[in-house]
Amino acid sequence: MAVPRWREIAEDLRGRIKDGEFAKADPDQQRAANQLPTESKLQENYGAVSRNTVRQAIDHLVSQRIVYKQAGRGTFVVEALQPFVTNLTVGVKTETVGYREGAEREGRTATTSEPRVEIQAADAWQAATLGINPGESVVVRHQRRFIDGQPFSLQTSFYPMAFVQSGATELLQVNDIPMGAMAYLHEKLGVEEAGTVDRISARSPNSGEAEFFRLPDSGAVAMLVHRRTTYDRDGNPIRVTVTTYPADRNEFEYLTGKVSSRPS
Amino acid sequence: MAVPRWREIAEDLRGRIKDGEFAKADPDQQRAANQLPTESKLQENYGAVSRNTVRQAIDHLVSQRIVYKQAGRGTFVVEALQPFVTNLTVGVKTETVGYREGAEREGRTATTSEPRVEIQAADAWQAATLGINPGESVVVRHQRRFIDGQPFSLQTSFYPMAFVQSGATELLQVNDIPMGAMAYLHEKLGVEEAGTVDRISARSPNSGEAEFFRLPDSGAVAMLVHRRTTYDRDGNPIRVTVTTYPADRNEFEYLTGKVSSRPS
DNA sequence: AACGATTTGTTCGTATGTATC
DNA sequence: TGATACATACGAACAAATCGT
Repeated sequence: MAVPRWREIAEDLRGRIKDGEFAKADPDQQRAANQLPTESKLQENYGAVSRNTVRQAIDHLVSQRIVYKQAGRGTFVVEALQPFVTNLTVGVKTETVGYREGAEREGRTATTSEPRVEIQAADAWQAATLGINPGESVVVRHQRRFIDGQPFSLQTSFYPMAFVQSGATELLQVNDIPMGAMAYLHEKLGVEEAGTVDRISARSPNSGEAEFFRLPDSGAVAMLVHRRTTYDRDGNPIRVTVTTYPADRNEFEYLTGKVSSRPS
Repeated sequence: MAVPRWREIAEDLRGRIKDGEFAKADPDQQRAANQLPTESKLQENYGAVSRNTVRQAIDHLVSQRIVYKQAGRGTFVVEALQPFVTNLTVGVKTETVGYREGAEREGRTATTSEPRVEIQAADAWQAATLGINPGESVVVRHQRRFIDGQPFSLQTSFYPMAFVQSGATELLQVNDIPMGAMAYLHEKLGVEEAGTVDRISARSPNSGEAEFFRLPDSGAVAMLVHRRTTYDRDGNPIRVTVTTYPADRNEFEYLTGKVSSRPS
């Protein structure tokens, strides 16, 4: 038993899926378009194997986002989603405005929840990235973003509390800052954005993300994580923004030089 | 049975792991550092539940990269890897040189395999991104990259065959182009890089990637995918490069303005 | 090098619950 | 409401990997 039976079955099914065997409906077999045979049919199909073994094979394909299952309905091939491309190039527009315009350019409607504003004691990571001491106060602004009513991304921004104490009290307002937070800080305090550092990573969704984005809890869909730290002319951090996107329907884009965005 | 037993067990274990219960060795229980109790111990622990139920709970944690299992040894908590940060900012250095210097800055050694060079008929995607017709020839250069001997990334570059026909025959050489391919094309043909478009996405590893990076085939580790298209002054594509990295130990970085890379 | 103990992996069978149509 | 299909759960046996003796 060098290679387990469930793996043989999984590989065979993967091949049959790739060959498009389940792409179209099959009225003879009472199979809807895109649907795999039922577990009991597969049991016969693969020589009176146990149902548990078939299920293990299918679960393997589920974990790789090749198929998904729905209790009472059946097992279906995952259809690739048209990715929404977020342009992260630092440029004329603030990132929030850019996100809205990017959506509208494709004829979609972007909305955001009212921000949830909190004051937190900085943990080690917040302190290190904001250049303050752990335990100092941090303004946390959290927003949920939607496109065409569908959950799109979760964004959390961190500002040192010192800005509020210096008079930038709008940071605590529980609604959008229309001109953008950076423009507001510039106007109010003369704080000027001089550069940014972006970090991009991917990880499994946490439970809050899985719920908001309605992701399967199997961990099959990863989250893309975009962290942007904005610095002033003296190299001091002004803000840290962390935005998470489900990786099955999102891509990031950066432009350099004289180019325009292209399909890919 | 609103919430299944295996999920209760999985959640409980997740909490115990987070609380560090298994962080240190426990000689009384013959448990190595980082190791979870054995399946049979957990069976007793959770009230004479079936071993299969315990296994389902653990498999759930495996799919979320919280633990990993090794046959004959046990189940262990995943330790976060120190991420290697790849700076993708388009700047003075070519990307290949930047990768090498980034590694050396951290006292690590970067190596690459000899390139595998192929001529392929362009598929739909290659044709679209390179601005040629499907079926036309494409030069494909593929390299495996290592850091300290560990597999680090897989890179594949695509060039229109027209460059070779115009005299840039080095593109077909089965070894590195020391000055960098872009500099070579500039010197040989006067082709000049005027801009780039980067796309970043994440997906499950394919079988080749899983083997090369020695990833668990459970799909728990995602791949970060970086696609860079380089354009000349007329907006024509010169090259498309696709590089994949395992997401559990890699991050990307983009710098803008006057900043320097910082820990994060 | 061989063996036995331990631990996870594979596979079977069976019964019952829950979701969908 | 019944039929269908996936989900949960139990029990059991043997295989294969690992490790210490």
